[in-house]
Amino acid sequence: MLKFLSTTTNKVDIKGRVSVPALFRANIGPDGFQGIIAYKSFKHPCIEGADTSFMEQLSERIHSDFGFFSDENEALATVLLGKATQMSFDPEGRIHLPNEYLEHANITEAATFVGLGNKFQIWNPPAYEKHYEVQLEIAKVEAGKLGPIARNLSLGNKDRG
Amino acid sequence: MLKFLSTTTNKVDIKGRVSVPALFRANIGPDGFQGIIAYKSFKHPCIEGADTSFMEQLSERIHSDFGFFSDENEALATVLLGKATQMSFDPEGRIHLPNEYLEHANITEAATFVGLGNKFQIWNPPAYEKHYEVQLEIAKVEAGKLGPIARNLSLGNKDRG
DNA sequence: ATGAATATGGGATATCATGGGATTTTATGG
DNA sequence: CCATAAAATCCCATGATATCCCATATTCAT
Repeated sequence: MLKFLSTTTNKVDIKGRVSVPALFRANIGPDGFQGIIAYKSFKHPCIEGADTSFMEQLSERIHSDFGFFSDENEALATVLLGKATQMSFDPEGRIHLPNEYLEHANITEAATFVGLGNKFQIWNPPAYEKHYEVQLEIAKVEAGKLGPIARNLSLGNKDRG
Repeated sequence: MLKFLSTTTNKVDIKGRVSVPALFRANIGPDGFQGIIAYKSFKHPCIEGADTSFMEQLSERIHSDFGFFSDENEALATVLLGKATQMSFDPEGRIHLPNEYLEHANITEAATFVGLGNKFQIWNPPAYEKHYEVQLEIAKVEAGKLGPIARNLSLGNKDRG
């Protein structure tokens, strides 16, 4: 599930267009819908995006009888599927962010794309910087629960340097 | 889990390219993504690298140990997956280090690759020398607290035959 | 020593992000 | 059903950067 990795900041032009990072596009592949699925995050002032397979996965889990989702997650998934918008790539690999989305995320002249594995987020760059600091503190606490692989990453404090 | 062993120093050319040591490349194998996943060390002024399986394990742990939409899941993904970058091999087995990475590690004309088993580090060569000395001193002290097996490793105390 | 694998250098080429004019589509009012 | 403005999309151009491709040097194992 390593579709979306890394963080990039791209410009948003006067028409509301942004380039989706090439590495993200590469993992969407040449088949199927050429674009992303986006929705306004419930938790944060940011946009969340994914490819169609992520949405299909959500849909399958909701409709399966095997209870992959808790009641809360099922509610979330249902609302997401209802609110999600398809945004196609233009020939240059850009998407168009409607005003509603720009306003929700306070995005004006630039946007930061953050890869989260199976999905990604789109932030106002300074807002992302603040958000990251908070996430890092949470991650430091949680990393220990992931066993040796993540402990290995040494999320603790820097040494003299 | 001994994919990456030994220490090698290679040149970094004016374009920011470095050869990944052949022994490291050999352990990445011909299947899957031809390159490495790198991130700026959270602890040291160096770059850390691994193959995709390392990151996939991490990603799976993150997604399976926490709920699909949980705060913990998101924080870890933001910090660990958001900060990781894919770096593909060119036909000669080199990777391209972006400026952001070169600056973090103070790398200019050469880079030292240090194997650490399932991952490796990339250092500015003099910085690595200093780092190594410090690690060695810590290791000597720690070895004394361990049993005879570790003491037999003779970590540089040559005054006692 | 000798050949093979590895590392390095640099010119040519391709890709990416970006900007802007032109054209098409969509929504709205007549 | 058409006219019109607004919005979205296409198409092309540009610089910066990354990648390819081939030539050469270096290292390593036998």
